[in-house]
Amino acid sequence: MADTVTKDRKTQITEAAQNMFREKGYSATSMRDLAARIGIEPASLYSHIRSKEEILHTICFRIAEEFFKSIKDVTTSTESADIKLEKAIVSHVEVIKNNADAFAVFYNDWRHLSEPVLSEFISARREYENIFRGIIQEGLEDGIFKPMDVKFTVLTLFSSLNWLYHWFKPSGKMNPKEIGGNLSNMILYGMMNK
Amino acid sequence: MADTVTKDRKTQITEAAQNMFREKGYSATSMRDLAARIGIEPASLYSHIRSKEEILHTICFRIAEEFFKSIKDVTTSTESADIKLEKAIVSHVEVIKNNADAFAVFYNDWRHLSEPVLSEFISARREYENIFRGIIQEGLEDGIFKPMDVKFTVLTLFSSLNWLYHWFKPSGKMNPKEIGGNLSNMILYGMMNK
DNA sequence: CCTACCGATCGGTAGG
DNA sequence: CCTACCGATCGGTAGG
Repeated sequence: MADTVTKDRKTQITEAAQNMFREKGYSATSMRDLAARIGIEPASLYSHIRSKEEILHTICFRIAEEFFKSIKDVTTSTESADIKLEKAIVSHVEVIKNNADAFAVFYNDWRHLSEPVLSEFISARREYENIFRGIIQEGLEDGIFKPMDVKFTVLTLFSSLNWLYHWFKPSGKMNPKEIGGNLSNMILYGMMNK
Repeated sequence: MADTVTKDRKTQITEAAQNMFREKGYSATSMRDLAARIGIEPASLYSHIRSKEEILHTICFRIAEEFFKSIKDVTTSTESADIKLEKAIVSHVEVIKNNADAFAVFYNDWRHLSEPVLSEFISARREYENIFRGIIQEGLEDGIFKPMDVKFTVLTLFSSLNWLYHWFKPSGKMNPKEIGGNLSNMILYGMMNK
């Protein structure tokens, strides 16, 4: 019981931070706010974390990792590009759904990371985007997709996926498979040759 | 010459703020940073503005106004829903293109507005979104668009429009009509019946 | 538009 | 995990 019910302090700090950063933004959330939410003194936070930015770092890179993990099956698959793309979209939506608060922080506050971590973050994100670029490129070469600008399309695709965190409430029972399916349908229809 | 070359201080402050808020976010930009950029003492800012939030207020509501102005022709038009939607999209993209910095602030930092202005902002935004909802609803009833969830579709639509500010550089000569056309093509193709 | 300055709050440390 | 506290910085005002 202890293990599942009593979260360790560090987890507790991170989860409270995810929620507060999402609500007010990283810069506008103070360590005092955060400590108060947890019910300890501000200075006590530093027994568990090194700095405010470390929390942001933890959140951003954990989500990045989730994205890579979730898309792994797709990258090794040999299916056609449209099927792969749909699967990649559903995976992406699933990560957002399962980490709505953390994703919001990842999405909105990553720029408050400082170097060298910032560059690391940016290149991880680019790497992830490249997986999608690759799928689209492949579909283009196979003639499955109409001619289009890949970079532009990928960014449009992500932008229509990434707002979804507004939609998912922790209590919500919306189905990522359904939403991802609808979304990729809406997108693929405009992208499929015929 | 004086009128066009020498901007009054208030304009200068607002423009510098748009750029800095966009770059670092509203909360992370200090009035001292802002004053330094302009080359005056921090206290001197207050001869021209009442508060930091007033600047944010000015930016956000000016952009809101631009959006309403730009879509006016569309709302009074009697064309079919798909044509109206495309025009609305192009107008929207045009506003973003002509106000990239200010739009970024409008889009990312509106939540730092405080009441009662915050509620006013939210309802203005809803009103604008309702114009798009209306067009889609109409196209739905006319059978031009496939059956779909209007609210979901409008949000997806906006999300794929609103990331465009990352794209537009002040020096850039990208054509909003082209981009808006492409985008609405990509979207409409998935939305048109057949 | 400046000098001088306010009280509040910031992230964080020392030392226990 | 707390008390006590640091220097830095915040938005903003008084008064000229």
